[in-house]
Amino acid sequence: MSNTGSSPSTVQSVDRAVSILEILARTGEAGVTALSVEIGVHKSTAFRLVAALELRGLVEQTEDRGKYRLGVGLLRLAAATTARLDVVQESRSVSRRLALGTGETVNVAVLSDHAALYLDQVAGTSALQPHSWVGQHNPLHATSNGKVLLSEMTADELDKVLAPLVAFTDATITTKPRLLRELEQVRERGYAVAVDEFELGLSAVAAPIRDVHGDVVASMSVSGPSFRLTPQRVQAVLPQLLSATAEVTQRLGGFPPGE
Amino acid sequence: MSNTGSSPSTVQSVDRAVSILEILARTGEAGVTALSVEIGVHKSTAFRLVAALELRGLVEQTEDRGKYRLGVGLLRLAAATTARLDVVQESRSVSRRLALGTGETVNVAVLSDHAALYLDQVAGTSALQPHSWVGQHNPLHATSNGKVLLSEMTADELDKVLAPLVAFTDATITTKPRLLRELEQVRERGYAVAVDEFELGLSAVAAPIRDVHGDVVASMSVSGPSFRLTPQRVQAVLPQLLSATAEVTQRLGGFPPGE
DNA sequence: GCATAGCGTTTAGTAATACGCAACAATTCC
DNA sequence: GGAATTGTTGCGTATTACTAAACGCTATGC
Repeated sequence: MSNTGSSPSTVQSVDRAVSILEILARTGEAGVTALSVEIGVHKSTAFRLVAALELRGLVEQTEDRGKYRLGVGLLRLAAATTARLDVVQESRSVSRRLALGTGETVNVAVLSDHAALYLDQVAGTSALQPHSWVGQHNPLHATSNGKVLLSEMTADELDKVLAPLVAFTDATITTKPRLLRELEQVRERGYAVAVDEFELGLSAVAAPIRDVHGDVVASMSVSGPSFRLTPQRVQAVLPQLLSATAEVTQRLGGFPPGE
Repeated sequence: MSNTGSSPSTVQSVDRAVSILEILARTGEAGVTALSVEIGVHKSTAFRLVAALELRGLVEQTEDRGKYRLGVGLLRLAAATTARLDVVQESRSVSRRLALGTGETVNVAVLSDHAALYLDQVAGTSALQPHSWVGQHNPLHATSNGKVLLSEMTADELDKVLAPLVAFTDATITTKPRLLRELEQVRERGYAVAVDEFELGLSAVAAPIRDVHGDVVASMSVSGPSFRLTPQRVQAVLPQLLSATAEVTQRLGGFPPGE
């Protein structure tokens, strides 16, 4: 019994079974032999494990006497997981921490009907508080959250969701080419900035929240008065924001950052 | 060793671990004690099993010293499952475009175990989002997707896959002759509609996705609240849906439409 | 065309494994 | 405050799951 103390209490077979599931998730398909060498057990052991998983529908074999792959039983289990996963619920504690860390207001928005729908807001610690944006539909082309939500769309998709590029201030982006260039930058950098583009004196920086497919499902922003949220301040806030969105993404089942 | 030959080869701990996952999927949350009585083992055994699952992210506990629920690790496994399925891979971008174009929710389903298994979903752009159906097994006779999947079956095949025609609402088709007439219509028209047949207030229209042999391998649907997805609206959405299914069919190597 | 090598599968037999028991903290409910 | 929950942890045993070797089978080599 040379359990090297790394993890005192675990069930070996279950651990190995999960390893098999993860290998199948990574490779798509694998045979018993390949699985056995990867987890370092005998062929027959690997077979028993996949057989146990197969009986419960978590894996299935391509044909009789064939390789194995993940089964639809997993979908059923995952469905129960997604039912409870909610962007607002999972982001709330993270938003609060971010608001405390930066002192500024944090918002979470999703795409809805040609606009950015604000789902949640945590006020910053400073004296002048913005009114609540929750429930509001704000223009996609003039807000940092909106740009994030647009950033990974195809040209077709953009055409469908984009409302006319109304000017709210002199800084608002009102031409399609300029917007496309801006979205390109957002995609490259992984965040969007908006300074005085929707309201004079209001600045914000936003970053995407992704689901398990890697798709952008929501956007989280830090916003405040432009005199306080200067470009330098935005750069200082950015790491905290990106770490926050990464955490929410992970909670929603999305990839860990940097993949 | 009185294994009564019911299931000759399986790994007990793995089987129990899967049982735990299924219980959690069904109940949402459960404590170690409740789990132990349900699968008929000692508390400590159940604890070790969930601990093993927790180490791999398949379950997570609500707080320290709290109950357990399914974890996001399952989502990654499930995403890998669908990613390997050609239908999902080829349909995803098309679904997204359709969802944006119509503003309603798009689903892709296949036949699995006497039910319509929902493989993919893209939420519509409206504010009130439906819960995800992915992974769910829904009745064939009460959903538009189900009717499409049934539509080109022979009488023999129908007998094999049809579950009892349970009524979910007053509008549910519960007699075989009526269902057969409905399927005949679906075959003629090339699409299926379901209004309040599964859930009150829920409407959907679906069309088939075919493989290279011309067989129906999947179904794509547009669904939304009945007050919004009126019969006129369904007719308006239909061309987009049919164009979407035609495109996926073509990507899968199936015939172009109308051949 | 036969032999070989590889696959997934099945069978025995053993020892390591995971189980049940009981005691432990920490809540919660009387 | 105590009684009865809860989740958690050592401990010793025997049940369990592992290694090993043999089995059909397919495909590939010479």
